[in-house]
Amino acid sequence: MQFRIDYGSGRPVYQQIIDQVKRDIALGRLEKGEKLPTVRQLAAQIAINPNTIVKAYRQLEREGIIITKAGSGAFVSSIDTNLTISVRKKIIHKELERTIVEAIHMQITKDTLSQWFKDCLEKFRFANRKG
Amino acid sequence: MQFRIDYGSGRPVYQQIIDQVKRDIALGRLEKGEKLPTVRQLAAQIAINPNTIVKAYRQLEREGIIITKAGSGAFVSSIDTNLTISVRKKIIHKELERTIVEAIHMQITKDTLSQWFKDCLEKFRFANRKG
Amino acid sequence: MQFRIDYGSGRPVYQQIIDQVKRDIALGRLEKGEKLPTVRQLAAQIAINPNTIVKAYRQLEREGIIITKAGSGAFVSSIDTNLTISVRKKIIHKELERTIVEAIHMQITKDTLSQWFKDCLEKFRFANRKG
Amino acid sequence: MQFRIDYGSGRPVYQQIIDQVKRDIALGRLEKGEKLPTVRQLAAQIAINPNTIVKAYRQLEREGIIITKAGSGAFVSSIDTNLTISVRKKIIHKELERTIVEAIHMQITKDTLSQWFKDCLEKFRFANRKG
DNA sequence: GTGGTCTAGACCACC
DNA sequence: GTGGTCTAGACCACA
Repeated sequence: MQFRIDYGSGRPVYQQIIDQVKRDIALGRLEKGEKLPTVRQLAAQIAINPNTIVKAYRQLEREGIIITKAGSGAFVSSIDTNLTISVRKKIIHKELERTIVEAIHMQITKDTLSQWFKDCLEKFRFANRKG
Repeated sequence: MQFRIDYGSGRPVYQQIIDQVKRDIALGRLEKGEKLPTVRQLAAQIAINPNTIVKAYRQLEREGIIITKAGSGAFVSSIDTNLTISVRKKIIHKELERTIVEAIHMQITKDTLSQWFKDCLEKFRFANRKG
Repeated sequence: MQFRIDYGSGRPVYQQIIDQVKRDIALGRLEKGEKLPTVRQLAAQIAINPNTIVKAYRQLEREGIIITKAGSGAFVSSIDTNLTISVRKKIIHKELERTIVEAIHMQITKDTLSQWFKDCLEKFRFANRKG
Repeated sequence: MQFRIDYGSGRPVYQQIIDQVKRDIALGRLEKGEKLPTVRQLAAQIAINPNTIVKAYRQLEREGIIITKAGSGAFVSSIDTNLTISVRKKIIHKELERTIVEAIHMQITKDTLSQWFKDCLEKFRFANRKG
């Protein structure tokens, strides 16, 4: 797995690690059961403090996205969520709206934005049906 | 203009003010040339320190979204951007991808997400064409 | 890095800090990746409030000139700009014109001014070509 | 004389008026002895507070650029300065340097900047010789 | 230890 | 009256 940290983004490093793990799973690059790099490996690879990796992995585990087994490492779990549909809708709507607002202030037209959204969708691997 | 601060969100107060001004403009609730509340008014209204408002207004001005005139107040500017189209595309793509990744981890189907996106789009007021 | 604040100039302190960082980079005294003094160090060194430094560094970061990493400090970024060439031309022309107007009112001849301009140019380190 | 105020520039209104009077003189649009608009006229024309005009005219008079005669108005004086050459050099150098630093951070090449400077010079009317 | 946010309150420039 | 700057000092997130 290849990690790239963008220090200019303002986004915390640990958050960027979480983002990338989630993204790779959504892209199908990381499959269920697959092993993640160890904390030490990853810390060496991207040259950051190991505590930062620990923080990222801990949060990924809290979200149910990975499972860490003492002594053997961290593994991708199956995608699941305990959030109600209304909560999920609220969260996603909020994010979509924020992006749309940004786009409007960048003078992007509705059509262009819709096209970009479609382009992005194509890249990811959705489940066919819930459950 | 009605402001609501969510102290539980973790998002800085000044950032929430920025978000809401941008959102109201994108919704068409705030028109070009319209006057924003004064720093002192707004600080009193939402019971926070005036400096926090100043910070929000300053950043909005730097982004070209409002114009502040010392002695008379802050006003909505016309929407404009200096960013090249490739930069804009990059930023928006990144945001869209992040939302899509979140949605996948919440087991939301492609169709549902597309529908939510359409629903959100309807609420906002896009420019027909740049120029 | 040596900072000098001129309290008689009327120019805000935070702005003078920004000016000096930009100037040192343009002079080649500060290289990409180099670490700036910490907020607290600099505040102590020039005997001003740390928040004033924070303000300066924040704006430098927004302009893409430095990158701040929470927990490790502020670093010189690579020079880059998102502005379109026409916007850049407009800004620089305006500044040049203002200086020329000043010079004329000071009865400086065209030749003298041209010479001064050349002299100034020599001091700075320009990129050879964009890209 | 045509005045245009840019409220988005951050430059104080009274300063912009000063800038424009000086610029028009340097361009040769305003000749020695020519009458400036009255305070009331100008205040009405650009829709601002008359006190702002008064402040601008007062500073122009202090700089010896205009002469106001009670009851008859303000007139362009002859260009003159009481600054020593070394002071003038210092002021202009500082302005030139600031512009060059900006240009470098905008990734403008030395050649382009030199060309822009020449282009600007052509627009103005310099005295042939001091004295 | 680093920078980031917010508060409380002073003083100043601008209109 | 308006916003802009600076100070002093608290608390928090990040690495």
